[in-house]
Amino acid sequence: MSDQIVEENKLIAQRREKLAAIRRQRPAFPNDFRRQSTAIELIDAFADKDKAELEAIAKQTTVAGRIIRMRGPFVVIQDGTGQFQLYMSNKSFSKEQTAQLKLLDLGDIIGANGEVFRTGQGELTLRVADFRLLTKSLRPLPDKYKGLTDTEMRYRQRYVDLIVNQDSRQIFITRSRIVRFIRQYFEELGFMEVETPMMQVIPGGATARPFITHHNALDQDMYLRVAPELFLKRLVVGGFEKVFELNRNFRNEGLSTRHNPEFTMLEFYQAYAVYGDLMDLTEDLFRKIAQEVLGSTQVNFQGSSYDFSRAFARLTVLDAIKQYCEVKDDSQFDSQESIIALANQLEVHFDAAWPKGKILMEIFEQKVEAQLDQPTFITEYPIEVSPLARCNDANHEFTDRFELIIGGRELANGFSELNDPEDQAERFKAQVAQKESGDKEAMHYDEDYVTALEYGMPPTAGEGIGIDRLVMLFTDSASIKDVLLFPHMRPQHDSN
RNA sequence: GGGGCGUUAGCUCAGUCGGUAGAGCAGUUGGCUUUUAACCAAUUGGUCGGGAGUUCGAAUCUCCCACGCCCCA
Repeated sequence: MSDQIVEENKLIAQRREKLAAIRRQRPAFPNDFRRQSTAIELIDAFADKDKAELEAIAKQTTVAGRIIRMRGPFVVIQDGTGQFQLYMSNKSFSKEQTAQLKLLDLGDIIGANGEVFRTGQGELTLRVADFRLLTKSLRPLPDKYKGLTDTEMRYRQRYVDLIVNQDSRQIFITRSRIVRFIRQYFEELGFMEVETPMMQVIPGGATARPFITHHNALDQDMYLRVAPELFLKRLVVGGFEKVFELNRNFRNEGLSTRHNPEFTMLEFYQAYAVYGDLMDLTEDLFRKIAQEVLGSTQVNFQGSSYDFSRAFARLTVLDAIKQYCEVKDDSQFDSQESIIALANQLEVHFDAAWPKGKILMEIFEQKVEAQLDQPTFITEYPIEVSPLARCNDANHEFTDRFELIIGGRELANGFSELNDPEDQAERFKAQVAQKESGDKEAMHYDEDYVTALEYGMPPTAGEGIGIDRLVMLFTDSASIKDVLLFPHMRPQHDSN
């Protein structure tokens, strides 16, 4: 093992030697340099000035950044705002400066001062009068042209990816803008942002397997939350009539291009609203996000094109199955037997012990969902798979619930909330029964939540929107890992 | 969980029929010094993901393992 530390790459060893030489001369990691200009500031100020105008202005300034390119006397640095070219000719440098120049490598972080000018090729450039190494980079950067393309390395060493891949950088800037916009959007509508427990004694709010952890002092197992839903609705009971939370959920399930064990969810609840109000809100929100981050309501995603200026299609679960599975006769939805027959006919995998609503949703998920490319609200979900949603007044087997599907993926899930405490107690009991018969995703009975409802929750509608998938949509990203700064990866173990 | 593909220099990639490892970039040395993937000359660099097997001989064929990507459940 110690051999590995001694056996270091030659390129790194060379840089360590340079660093050692610097250490002998002065503090090697100075922090007293102050920059006056960022790349974007200089570009904004002087992009429209020609060579002669710049000579007349003779702007003196200081800049700082990482060296990402060196071509002869031209050195390109990159700071938090962009890139800027420096002219560092040893023709105009002292012997000492020339010696310092030789110690510089790609990846080093330097500060420089000089005058802004335009080169023969027209590039805005800083003619460097003096410069200082601020941070030595000991590790070589990836290929200056191809960058870092190995997906595994890009995820594991995101910091390197962010240095060299501008498009990756842009995705996370867009992600930040989307999140900021959503906060602003809900605040303007009078919603209050809240934070509820991530560590819960009874995990609830979604059908999903939780992570288990342990509190030592209390000697108590705790769960990482699968959803904040039950706590947010307690707040509605408490009189906060419009609340939202934008935070992490944790689900103990497989990884895929659409699933990471921790993911970010927006949930919001509005008293005196119904699920249809939230569908309208969702359309408006998506339209405005598109306008904000893309400057257009036209969204291109993985070869498809969506027009968010138009209303989204609305279709019930049953109508969707009828339409996409060519079911002609409504009677096929009538009984457990007829639905099992339909599932078999469509070659859907399911467990015959499941309640019929769950088999119905299995048909939908396996045969319909992936085909729903254009934005579509699917409505009226079976009661068996919606233990927290209000029954439809006309048909008690279905709930006032919707999901938004775009590009074959679920982006949002919302419903009119179940605020009848007696009905809720029955639904929890049904979930517990399912859990006891082996369904690890079924919910626990949350007695305190029922108690809260017994105090009375106003009629309320609530919704969750998966932020990672939303960012995928607006950045045309194929994998959730592309929109997570540090996606979960299996550890690499030492192979010696 | 199942199937397919991948893993070769710091990075990006070649590697023929199984015959003993190659390029570009980066690095090093020198030249050039208003360039744009700068250029010119020379040059260093490898446990071919790990392990086992077949073979006179394995980056290459077989098996196992690890990690990643894609598809399916």
